[in-house]
Amino acid sequence: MRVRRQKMEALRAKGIDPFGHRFERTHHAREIVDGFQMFEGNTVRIAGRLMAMRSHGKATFADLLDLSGRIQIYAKLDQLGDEAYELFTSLDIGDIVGVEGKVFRTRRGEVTVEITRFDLLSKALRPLPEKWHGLADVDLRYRQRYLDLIVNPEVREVFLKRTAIVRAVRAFLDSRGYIEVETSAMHTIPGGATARPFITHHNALDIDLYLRIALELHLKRLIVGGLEKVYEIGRVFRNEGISTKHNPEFTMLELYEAYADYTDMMNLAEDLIHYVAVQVLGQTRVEYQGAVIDLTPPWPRKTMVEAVRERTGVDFDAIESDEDARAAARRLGVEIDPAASRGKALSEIYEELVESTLVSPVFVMDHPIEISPLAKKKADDPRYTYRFELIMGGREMANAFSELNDPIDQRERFEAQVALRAQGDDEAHRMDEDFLRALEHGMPPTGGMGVGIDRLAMILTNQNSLRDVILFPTMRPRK
RNA sequence: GGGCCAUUAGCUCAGGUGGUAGAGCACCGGACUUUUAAUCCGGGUGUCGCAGGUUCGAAUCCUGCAUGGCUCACCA
Repeated sequence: MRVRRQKMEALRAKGIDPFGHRFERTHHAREIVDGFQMFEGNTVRIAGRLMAMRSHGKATFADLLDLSGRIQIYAKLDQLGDEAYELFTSLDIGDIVGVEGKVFRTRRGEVTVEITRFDLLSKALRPLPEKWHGLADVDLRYRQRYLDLIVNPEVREVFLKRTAIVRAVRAFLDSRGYIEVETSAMHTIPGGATARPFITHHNALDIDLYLRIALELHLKRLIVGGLEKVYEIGRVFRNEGISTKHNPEFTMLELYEAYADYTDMMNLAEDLIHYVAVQVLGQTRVEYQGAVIDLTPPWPRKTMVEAVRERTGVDFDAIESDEDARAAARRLGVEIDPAASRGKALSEIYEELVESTLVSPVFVMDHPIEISPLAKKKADDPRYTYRFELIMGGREMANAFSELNDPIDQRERFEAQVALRAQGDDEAHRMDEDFLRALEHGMPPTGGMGVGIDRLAMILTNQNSLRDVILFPTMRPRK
């Protein structure tokens, strides 16, 4: 680093600005390499970061990296003259240069740009990580993601794919007539999910505000307002543990459609994810951590009771009391709160023993009412709700229901949650009078769905850690 | 939060049983006009994560702490 600073000073002394200005490019590296026949002998202007230098005395090869990839450049003393050639050889790996030159192919067959002139656009004062092994230390990869992106090309691919996924989701929903909206990220009452919120403070109003834990309740207000089909792709914040599967801030898609129900949402989920896979991957079979997941619709639909019965042999249709349900859980080795209700026991068994075994996409439907305070209860069996979770790769990808639009029922559900909160469940939902008022104005029957964008990106890019699909995952500050 | 593991040069890593720190890449100097993990010659650039302890002597053994990873728990 000391040496690089000296080089920088030397450049300044010669009247060369080591941090240059705009450089007009004609092409990206990839275009030239792929379309060599069209470019041979032509003059092109490219720019990027020097990734390798191979000096041979009076001729020097280097690799230039831009967004599209790498291309070899070639500096020759005869062509550049003494001064410019010496300047070129004094460049460091990591420096950002703009190059003008002629396209040719070397003896070894490599498409190369022979430099006729070049500009130093930015001096790199710090060295890049090792060229062959790249950057392996995960801590450094996440803290200095820019280095990860420069040095590890597969990392860049993952994030470009993530962008393509989000773009495809938008294109799909837009084509279906959904209206994209932005709702507030700071809430006076955090609602729409069971999670601990982050708290912040507004000085002028002198009130605490919460970063949103879900998008749900505000989007439903827009359904009340007659927007009929809305969606939002937005960051939500949950003040909980950090792991390879959890980041305090993550990206949710939520969408709501008036006059629809959860069966419509199942169809939509199939169409959406199928569309995204085809757009981004060009296929519907994805390899995920050694398993192959076939995304070709339709996907099986089974109730949670059926899923538990298939996996464990325990038939909740034959279980009536809370006590029998808890006993069933204990027989299966599932730890259970001695006060747990029948529905709670069912969902505990499902989550503990069943969910992680579901690799191919499957809709698990009809969740117990106790764990579904925003879903409409089933007309033929009020112990359950019109709800489903889409599971693939053993993990929840989407959560949807026929939305509860009965304000009386909704108030009772909130009251039940508030009672849980009073018993110490600090993740239970809170009473939200403002939302209830909206429902009291009348919300049409509505189907709604939430999709974890990060998890979808994990599946479609075959990444095992959420941090590998989030550019800047939450880290402890470095000391 | 529990358990296990890791932390040594800019990066990737090696350093049985305690004896004063090494390699490759990168970097610096030299040779080389079609190389490509270029090659050849010469050069080691370090708070061995931090703080204590044991010892004549600690990268190495012990304790605590910090950061990260895996995993369990929690968290839909």
